[in-house]
Amino acid sequence: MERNTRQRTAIRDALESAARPLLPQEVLDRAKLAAPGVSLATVYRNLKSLVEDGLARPVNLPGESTRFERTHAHHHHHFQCRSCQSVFDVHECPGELVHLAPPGFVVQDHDLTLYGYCAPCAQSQGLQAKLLT
Amino acid sequence: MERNTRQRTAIRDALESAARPLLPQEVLDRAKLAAPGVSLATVYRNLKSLVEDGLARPVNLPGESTRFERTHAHHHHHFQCRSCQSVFDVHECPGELVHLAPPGFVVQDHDLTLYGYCAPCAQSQGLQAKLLT
DNA sequence: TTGTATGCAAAGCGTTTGCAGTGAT
DNA sequence: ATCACTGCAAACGCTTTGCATACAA
Repeated sequence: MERNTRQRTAIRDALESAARPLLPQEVLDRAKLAAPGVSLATVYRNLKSLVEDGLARPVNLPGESTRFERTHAHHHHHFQCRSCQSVFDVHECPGELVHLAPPGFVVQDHDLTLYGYCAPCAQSQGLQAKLLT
Repeated sequence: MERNTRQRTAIRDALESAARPLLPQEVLDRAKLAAPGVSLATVYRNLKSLVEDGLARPVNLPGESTRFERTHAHHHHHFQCRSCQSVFDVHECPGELVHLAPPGFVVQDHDLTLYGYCAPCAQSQGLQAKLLT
């Protein structure tokens, strides 16, 4: 049976209260506020069990280490800012991706990551919303 | 100045003759055929310089370690088979992704990865080309 | 009391780097 | 003869795991 420890609660709350996917180290930093002394190993173990229970989801961005977010009901993607490195949710999806693969290939799923500048960074750098692909 | 060593040639040829992005270990395996004794460290060093020279490109799939492919002229994406784990090029692109991001965000670039079964694996497992997103 | 969860430290794994020796120019 | 390149092994950063202890049930 699963037990409700101070650490587990702190870790779950850290994900719950975050508006964006967190790195394990970020989860640790936040969990320490409620459970001082919690270890990184415990964070990893709990993230793993949260994922297994469907309460959290791993977010793998190309070339980055795995982040975690609380499970959202809907299909979505991510946007990473090239200035502040933060990751944001993107709720739209282009869809119709099945036809992109070569004939005979079975497409089940996809990951899409957008790169550029988030609104705050774009503004502070005086960037226009250039329309590149 | 850069020197043409047996190892460098073998590594470049390994990428050149591959039809898909290779893991560093796969590059090593192939390079060893032409340059026995070549080390993994040398593979990494040469991959790095090939990327700097624009002759190779890193391919980062979510949750996978970095693969490398010879530089293609055109924009493309990748498909990973859930059965054999191989990665294939997908030459189509949905485009029009700029509009997916929230207002104020500047979208410069994107990565798209499709998942499913490649034609050989789908056939050997009797899968139909189901039309899931 | 029982046994899961935890903290610590060590081990893994992929990648990078320091160093002395090798070899292309 | 230079000095960039190489192989080896150690170092690294992130993640996982073994083990004895702590604590929820």
